Amino acid sequence: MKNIAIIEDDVELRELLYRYLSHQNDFKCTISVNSMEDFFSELSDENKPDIILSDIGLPGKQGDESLREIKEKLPDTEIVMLTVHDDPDRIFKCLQGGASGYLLKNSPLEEIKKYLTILADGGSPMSPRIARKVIEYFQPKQKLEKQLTEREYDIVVGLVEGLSYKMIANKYDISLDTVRQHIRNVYRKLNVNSKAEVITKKLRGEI
Amino acid sequence: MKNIAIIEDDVELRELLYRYLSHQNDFKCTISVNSMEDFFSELSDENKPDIILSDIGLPGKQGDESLREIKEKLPDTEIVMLTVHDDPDRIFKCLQGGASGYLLKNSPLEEIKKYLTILADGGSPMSPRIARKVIEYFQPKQKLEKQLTEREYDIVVGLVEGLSYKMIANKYDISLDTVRQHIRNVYRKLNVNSKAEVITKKLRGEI
DNA sequence: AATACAATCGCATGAAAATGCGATGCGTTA
DNA sequence: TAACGCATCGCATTTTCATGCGATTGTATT
Repeated sequence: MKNIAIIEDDVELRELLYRYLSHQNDFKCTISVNSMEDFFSELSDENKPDIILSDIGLPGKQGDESLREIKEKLPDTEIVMLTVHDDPDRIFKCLQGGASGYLLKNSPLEEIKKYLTILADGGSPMSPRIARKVIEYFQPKQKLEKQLTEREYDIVVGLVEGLSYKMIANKYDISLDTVRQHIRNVYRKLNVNSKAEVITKKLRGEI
Repeated sequence: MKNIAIIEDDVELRELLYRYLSHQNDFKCTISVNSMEDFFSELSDENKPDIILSDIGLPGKQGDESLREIKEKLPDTEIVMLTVHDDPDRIFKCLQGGASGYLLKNSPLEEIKKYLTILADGGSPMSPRIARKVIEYFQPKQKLEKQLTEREYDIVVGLVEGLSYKMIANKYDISLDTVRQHIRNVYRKLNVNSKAEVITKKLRGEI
């Protein structure tokens, strides 16, 4: 039996979720409020939720901005964001903030129930459309015409690992000046002029 | 009707998938091989797959290492990785390499079919357990006790943006030596000794 | 009042990085 | 064959970074 909290300002949807989940065997709705502020004031030691279903766009304090606060007070609680949008930046922000799942509001109730079961089981519920957006975040953004050669790529990897030119030279058994030359070429191709920019580009998937 | 290619060295599983998918209305298995090399040799203009189901651990060329090559030759083909493991680094590598989905081998056949349908529909199939791992990648790793101060954080952000000490000093209207001092403190707290390491840590969510 | 730490600044030094200019050999492609 | 890109190496210079040692001020905690 899991305690669920619903934070949603659309009263109709909230009531729907509340009534639906209350009639399930495995879930109990202990909190059902329409703002983050109400949630924190209703929260007590007796009704700590195992799972929070929260809208992102709330009146007052936004759902995605309260994530860290929730995580501090309730470190063991799973948070699932509800949304109508699939804006990648927002998704990313929520996941960085500590959300464990991300559902579209138009999901059927049975699906939501299934997702909550998955969550209780250690998985993460994610609508396929959301999953696609998340995956796209990982993937190389725009392919640059001037791609790096294998050797240049090696050197870039070395930079990301925090190696100095000298260490890279040793690693690949080439001279320090050769490393310098490759770096020059990388800078030219990427249109940058510092290690820092190369590392940032690489880790942001732009290389 | 979607063309499916199966690349899987476990003959039993491959045959199972092949027969199952062949009997579906919406899918047609045009290629069914046990290695990446065989896949490329069987590939022709007539049997270009819409979706590739590929094992990760293959004999010879590994599945996750061939992703870029596949994406070059078949840019419009969706690639779904099959795996028994849920190793985060491997998952991350595949998604960066261009995979659109990631399924555990022990998924029921009906579920695999459902996932493929989702994929054809523009979503991304992802086992809940995998989704959890992916999400964990976004989230702050281990909270460090010695957190950075606001100013130190400013300086770190500057470094990530590729600014030199001098530029950071100008940006925040402090002296070059003060920037140096903050950098010293950051290095001590993070236990590193180069710009590169700080940037890497920051972009990997470890700060 | 004492301790701790954040934020600021200065001087100095050796190491590393960024860049300019040069070069050779080896493939591929026009 | 000529042109091009890749990988390799060398020397020199300027800038930036990393680090050592020192300092003052203010704020918060004990």
